[in-house]
Amino acid sequence: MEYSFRSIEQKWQAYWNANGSYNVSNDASRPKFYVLDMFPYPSGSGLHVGHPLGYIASDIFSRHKRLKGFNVLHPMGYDSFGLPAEQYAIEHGIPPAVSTAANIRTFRSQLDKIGFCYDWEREVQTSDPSYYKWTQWIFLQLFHSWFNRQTQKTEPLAALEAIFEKEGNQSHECPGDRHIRFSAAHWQAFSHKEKQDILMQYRVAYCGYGEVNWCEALGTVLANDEVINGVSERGGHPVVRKKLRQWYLRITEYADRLLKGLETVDFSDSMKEMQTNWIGKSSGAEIDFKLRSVSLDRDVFLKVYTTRPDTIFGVDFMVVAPEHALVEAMTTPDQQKEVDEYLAYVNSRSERERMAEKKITGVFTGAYAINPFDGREIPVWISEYVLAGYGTGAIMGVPCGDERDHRFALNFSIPVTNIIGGYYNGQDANPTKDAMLENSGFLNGMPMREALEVVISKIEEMGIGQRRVNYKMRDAAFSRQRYWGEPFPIVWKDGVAVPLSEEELPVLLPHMDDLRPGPEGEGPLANLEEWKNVAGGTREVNTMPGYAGSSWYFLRYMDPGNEKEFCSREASDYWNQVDLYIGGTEHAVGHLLYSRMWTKALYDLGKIGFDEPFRRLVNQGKIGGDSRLVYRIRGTRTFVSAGLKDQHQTDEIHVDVNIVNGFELDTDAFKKWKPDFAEAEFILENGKYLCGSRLEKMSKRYFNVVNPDDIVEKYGADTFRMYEMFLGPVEQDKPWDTKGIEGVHRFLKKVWRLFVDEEKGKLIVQDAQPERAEWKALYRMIRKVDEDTERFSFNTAVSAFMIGINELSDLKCHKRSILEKLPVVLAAYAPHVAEELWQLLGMQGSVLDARWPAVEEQYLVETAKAYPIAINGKTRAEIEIALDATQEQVESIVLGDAAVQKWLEGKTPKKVIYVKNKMINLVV
RNA sequence: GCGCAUGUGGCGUAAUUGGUAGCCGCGCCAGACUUAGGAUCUGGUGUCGUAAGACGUGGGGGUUCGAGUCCCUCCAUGCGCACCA
Repeated sequence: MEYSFRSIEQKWQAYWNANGSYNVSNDASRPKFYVLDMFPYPSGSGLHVGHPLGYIASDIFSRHKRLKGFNVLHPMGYDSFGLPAEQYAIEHGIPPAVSTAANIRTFRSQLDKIGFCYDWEREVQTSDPSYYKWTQWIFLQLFHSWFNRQTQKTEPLAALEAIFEKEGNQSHECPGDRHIRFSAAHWQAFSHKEKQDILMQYRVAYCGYGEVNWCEALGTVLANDEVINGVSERGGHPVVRKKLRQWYLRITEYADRLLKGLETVDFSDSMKEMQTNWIGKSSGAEIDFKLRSVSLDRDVFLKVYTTRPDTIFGVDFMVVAPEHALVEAMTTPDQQKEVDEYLAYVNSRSERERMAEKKITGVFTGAYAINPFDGREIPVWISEYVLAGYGTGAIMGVPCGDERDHRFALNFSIPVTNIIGGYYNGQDANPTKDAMLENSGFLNGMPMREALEVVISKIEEMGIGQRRVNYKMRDAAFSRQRYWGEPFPIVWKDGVAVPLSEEELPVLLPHMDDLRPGPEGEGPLANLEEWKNVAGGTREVNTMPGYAGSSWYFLRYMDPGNEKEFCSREASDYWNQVDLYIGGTEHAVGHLLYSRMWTKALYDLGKIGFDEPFRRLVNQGKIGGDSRLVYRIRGTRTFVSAGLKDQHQTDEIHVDVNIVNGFELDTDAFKKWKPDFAEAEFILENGKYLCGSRLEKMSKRYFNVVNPDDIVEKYGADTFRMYEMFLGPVEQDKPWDTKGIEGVHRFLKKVWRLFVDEEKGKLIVQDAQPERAEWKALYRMIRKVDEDTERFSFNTAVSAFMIGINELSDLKCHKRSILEKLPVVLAAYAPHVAEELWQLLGMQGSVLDARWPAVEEQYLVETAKAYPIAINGKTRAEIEIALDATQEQVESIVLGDAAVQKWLEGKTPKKVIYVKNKMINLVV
């Protein structure tokens, strides 16, 4: 009766399934714990061994909490809308709904083999109408809301309309366009359409024209976080700026809330840092400079944004973005030709080129700005390094204090004014805030930090500017010109977006066979006239982006079958925040920010009772692939072993890791691998063909993908689970190496042999009373596993298991009172074998319903310790001394010791340092 | 360039607070049992040295009775941001 993991695992997976062992109820009488994995996008390639790392960690944690008496919610689902399924449909003619369903089946079967404790009755799929009905519903809540800056809260739009009736918008600046100002009388006089257009500028979910990231190859708009270095995150296609009518989420209004909320959650520093950077809050001032140009016949002011108003006397030039509104008006006739040429040059360059080569370019407009404090005339330049979309699209150039400004001044021979004295060396700009100002008029001799405030007050007093906070974050583009996403619950009537009522939801995504884009940059739905045209208007033909469904899925798990609400308040009050969220860092600024914003909006509107969704976030590391390489001598079909490759000119070829044992290539398998290699010949070293290796992403194209199914088949799910944990800290990136798995597998066999005599094929459980050493080994293990699991140190917990089982094996312990605690302790890590052992011991029911064993402290108390005795910090001896010994007792014992005396060579120690339970150090 | 991590045996790693560096596992070496071993078990395994011992946590410096752990500095790797005024 050996450890036959295959039949054991099948048996218990069937049992759990049949008994609904993992179904959890909203049982408010028990303390809850909510453990969530970032749900996967069901891609066509299925899972590789890297994907389950976080799932295993969360599964262990869930099971652990369950054993500790918590009612644990641990659900799983699929983020099943998205671009790849649509691309796949276009390329292979398989409808997204069909390929997605097939992919989900693959995922499910892979997940099931690993023995996760998901409550599948709560599964959600974002592409399911019963789910996206509520995504559309939340969209409507956001559409019907505005963000009140005074209360810093999302509020119903109806309240804003009432305010407009009474007092216009004087106390609520328009977030869409701050130049929109109107009185109550104006408001009352506006037409329906005019009112709707203004309200649109306030809505949290709004439609507007804006520069968007347009990806021609994908035929759609992308959010900022979906664009990496000027190309699309998916597919790496070029992305250009384009002005289009788009839906947006007014996430910028939530910037401060999102920043503050970070203080209340337990995310890693780097995660918080990434979000903080993305939000990019900076505070400074906007300052108006009067312009002087022969082209201007009236007073025109150039508004710049600066974080350093204290350096205003150091301004030697102004720079505006090429797209700046004043460029045309202020350019003087004699500079016109040069400016036109420069603008043409800028237009010819893609976003990518602009970012890739950081050349210093620019052109003088011929206009001057007047420094309001000393009347200096400052030349106004145009340069592409100033971005139209940030601040005011215009900056004041202070070369002595800003590196880019300094390079610009040098490049165009603009004289540099030094306002920071010795802090500026004439070579490099110095962005210090510590200097005392010089050459700075009324600020002379003032520390910069102080001047900052003084200047802001002064310009506000003079009415030429004001304090201003800016964010790098832009409003999030919320529409996609795609098919495979949630349709908007919006019908356009006479240019007004009319929301559907809740009764009309869901707006079903119609079936389409041909997913070609529609006319004028519209999505495929635009081609479906019979769907698009409704009484009195046309449906919105864009669909929502991938992050729509994932922004609230954690709420749906709490109340998945609810047909009347997205989630009942009762359910969300009980389950509350996600206590532990495990997922990758790639969602740092996308999904996490959006779901945090949605949570805040729903909270403000009273739909849920908490305003941060995730109490604690743990980022699992990525498991990389360990690729294997072979070397073909150029122009031949001869392959040379890695150690000899330098003697030839070779080309490196990735080889399937599954036909390599360690580094040794299975040459026969290699010949059969691809027809190209059937005639391969080999130059061996020591009779073997050795491959090279490289750590890189686990990916099909490197042939280094390891499928968890294969590992589970060979070693079992319990081994696989423990091995993934044993690999190292969960948060760390690491390469996959199948070899080490043997050790964990041996460990489980060793556990098995504590219970079962494999030769005789029977249980060897004895009823005798355990010795103290046996209890001690057991309880030490239990305590360590408990502590380590609680602090997500799963690798050391596995190690603690090994130590404990090694000790019990060495003690030949087969005693029932010890053994009956083992399955419980093991249940979170190796749930299948734990169930089997539990049953072998004759226990009733499932080990899942057992309770974590209490540690009996009496077996862990020590009375003495073998102290290391160091002399001048070097360990020289070891003496067993009672733990309650006093300093005097210790000194006399130690000084009386022969070995110590030998090392002291007759000298008397100046000092005896005795740290209880740690060590003893003699200073000579 | 800026920010955040991380550097420990041949390899993955351990050392919750400054207190015996190298736990656990892989690999390797030797042995046992075997017709056989890619099974199992036992012992060994940081480096140098026959030994006593010395050295040893990326390099250099410092604080301390004592540093992998704290401080300074440099180097390397990974990740994030990157004309954000």
